[in-house]
Amino acid sequence: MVKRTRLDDSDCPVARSVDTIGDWWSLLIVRDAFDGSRRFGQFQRSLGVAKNILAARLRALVAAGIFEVVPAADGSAYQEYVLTPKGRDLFPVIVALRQWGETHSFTPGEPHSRLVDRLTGRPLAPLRVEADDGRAVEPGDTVVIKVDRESPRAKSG
Amino acid sequence: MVKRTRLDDSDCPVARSVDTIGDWWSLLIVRDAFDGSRRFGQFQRSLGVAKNILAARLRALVAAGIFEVVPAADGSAYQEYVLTPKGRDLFPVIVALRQWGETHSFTPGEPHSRLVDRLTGRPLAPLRVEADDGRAVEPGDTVVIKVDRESPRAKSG
DNA sequence: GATTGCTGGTAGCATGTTGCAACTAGGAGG
DNA sequence: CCTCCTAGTTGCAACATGCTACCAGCAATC
Repeated sequence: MVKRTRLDDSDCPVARSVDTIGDWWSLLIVRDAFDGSRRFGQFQRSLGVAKNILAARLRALVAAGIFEVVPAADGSAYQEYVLTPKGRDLFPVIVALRQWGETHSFTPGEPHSRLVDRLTGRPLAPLRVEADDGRAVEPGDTVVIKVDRESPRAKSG
Repeated sequence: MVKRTRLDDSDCPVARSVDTIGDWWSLLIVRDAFDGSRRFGQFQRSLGVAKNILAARLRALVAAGIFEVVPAADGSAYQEYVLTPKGRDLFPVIVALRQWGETHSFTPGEPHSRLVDRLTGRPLAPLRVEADDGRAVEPGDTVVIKVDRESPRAKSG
């Protein structure tokens, strides 16, 4: 690329999200954070990523407000990377990717990791896209509109 | 990179998903497909992506079973790219990214596109991660386990 | 308190990937 | 038949990624 084509000025939220976290490692770093990783070395060993890449990604994720740097919890002079609320809000994204991968990228019976409810040990329910009244919504039931100026309340009912 | 670090043999479904669709353009192509794009030129104009990149991405997405190539619906001799069921299953991923982007990547009142229920014109409900009994689940309520050999029924359930 | 080891990074280099532009091949329309 | 449109492919330049080596600060040990 002459310049990786910035998408951060697109008016599509998907494009901006992809621009922020749409590279190979960022989502996996976030996934590891959900899984308990906090220290540079934890991410590095868990992901097997080169340290310069990890350092660059963490810097970008901190700059994007997804992680924040805090003093280490164990009293040492090191620092840790913890998810901000914005970062924690990526949980549905990770779960969606995980469920899609479980369904379509593994043969039945193939070993894989699984995200389960800590209380029951059972897998989570499949994510369900719903209208605001709870009806299940499929791709064809939706339409993309352009909101030129956010109106305080929905205009069409 | 010496070689973009394949993740397709990871035992984590998130990693495999990211390996398949985790580049800058694939998810946006899928998003456009949900939005009605079917032809090469439609994707190209809508995304502003270089044609060689688009061609490579579409090829990869077809190879991954996310798109399939079909004869054009308008009777012309050209072909079209339509989502397979596997591709349509990415809907929650797109919705999750869209909702995250709407929440965190736009200032209030900033113009943006929005995905709404075709029937009511109202935005969709926020995605909710739930346990299999319907309880809302947050990141801390979950744990990642390793499934070495898929058992036909849950063992601790 | 100097040395050794660990943690957390940076620097240099080779290579892969992206992107732009130019070019090509076949279909559509007049 | 000539021209434009669609759907790509190819070549080159720039940037990103990955590996390895290197470096700085903390920690524990002697």
